[in-house]
Amino acid sequence: MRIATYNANSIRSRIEPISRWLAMHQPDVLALQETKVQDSEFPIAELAATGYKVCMRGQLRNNGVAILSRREPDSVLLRLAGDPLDEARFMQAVFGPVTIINSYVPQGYEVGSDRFRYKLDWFRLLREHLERSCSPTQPIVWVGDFNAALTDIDVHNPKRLWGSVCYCQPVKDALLNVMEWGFVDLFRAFHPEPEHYTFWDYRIFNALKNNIGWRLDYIMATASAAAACTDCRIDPEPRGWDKPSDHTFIWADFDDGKMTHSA
DNA sequence: ATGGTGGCACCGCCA
Repeated sequence: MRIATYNANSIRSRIEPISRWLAMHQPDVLALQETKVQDSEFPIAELAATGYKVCMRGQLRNNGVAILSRREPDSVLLRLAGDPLDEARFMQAVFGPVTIINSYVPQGYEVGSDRFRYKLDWFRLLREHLERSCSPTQPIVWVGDFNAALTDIDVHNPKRLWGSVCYCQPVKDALLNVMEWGFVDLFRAFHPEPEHYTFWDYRIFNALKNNIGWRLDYIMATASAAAACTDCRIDPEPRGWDKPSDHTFIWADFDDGKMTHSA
């Protein structure tokens, strides 16, 4: 099974690249973040030609998550318990033995701000949700835009960027705390070398061309899912697109036979 | 070099 993730930054403006990517890479599941559309305006008809099933939770203007999947999920959860703002940033879907968590972690605005505290709280609430409702022995794949870089090789200029809202000690600790519950960073497990990024800021001149990027999007897996993973990749595709995109696709392949619950 | 991009909404906010 192939599981992919992509921060769309408005799904309505990326129908074409998403459709093309689905046709080319044939994932079983594509998790999307920043769909930026209310459910009533979601472009179901425009995606119909892809043949993928859609489930989503959006809101006006910002945020919004969705899952496009080859077949309907067995069950879906759309809210992160305890989220004080109840923003559309979380989705959990079950496909047979595999549970997929799709998250759009708050960006945090500025270190020390209310929104920064919300970001740290969000990671903590996710950990609490996992402790309450999941087991690290299950095959769980946690994907999305985490708005967090983990180490120096996840950012283009670690000295200058350390201390910023997506790369600082509290955020690193908050993400590590969720990982310590039982997740492996699949991309890093397969690709230990530096200079692989998933996000290039629009506001930086020629960021994509010069690879001035960050690795903020992840596919994480519990031990049983990680053991079934055969590869995890970042797609360099947006370099070739007519229309710019600030994030790119990440995907992982799993051996279905090994994706079973291990006690 | 004190700017710059992009998307959605509204007459600014967020990334």
